[in-house]
Amino acid sequence: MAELAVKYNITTFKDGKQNKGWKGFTLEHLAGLSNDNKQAPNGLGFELKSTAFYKVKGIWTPKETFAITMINPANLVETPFFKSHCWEKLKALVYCAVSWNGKHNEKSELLKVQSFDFLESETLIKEIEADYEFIRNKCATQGFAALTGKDGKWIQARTKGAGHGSTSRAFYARKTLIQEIIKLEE
DNA sequence: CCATGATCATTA
DNA sequence: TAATGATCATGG
Repeated sequence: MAELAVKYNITTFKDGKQNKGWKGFTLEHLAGLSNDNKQAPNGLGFELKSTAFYKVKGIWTPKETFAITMINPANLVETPFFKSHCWEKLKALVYCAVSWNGKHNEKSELLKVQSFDFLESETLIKEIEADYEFIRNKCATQGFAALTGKDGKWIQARTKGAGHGSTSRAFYARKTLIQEIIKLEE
């Protein structure tokens, strides 16, 4: 992966700090995409995501949750789940699992790529929709600031600001959801 | 400057 | 280890 990043002129490490988005950018380049920042699927109808996995008792476990899309407070209250950016991205998700070997790891390898077809899992869709509606309702009744990462069974509204005072939020997929999307055995 | 990529830090 | 909140590099 590190070599590919160099090939595409993607900075992976700079001045003692890591570009946390390098893996994502590299994958997007591999898929022939550009690393833009539009709030829409970045492929021609699909969304590419990656997350680091590590082993717990010999079983691959997602190290982190993953960001789905930013939350626009006003937009959230007015938009039903099936018209949201969140759903637009989830339904066309192409998920990449990569290995994790510690901080500033440049040798991660691609473990598995899985496209997710939510249509095969109607129950799951309904539960995710319920989470979305819960968050949406809470935002409408208690305000955007009342949202926390504790909300939701499959998805959550965590802080995701640029960091320097400004704090916005985004939809994140919990580990349990990741496990539903991609099955990694050993 | 901000949205997007995803990881880092802290606490329990 | 897991959960939650905070942060950083990049490109437009």
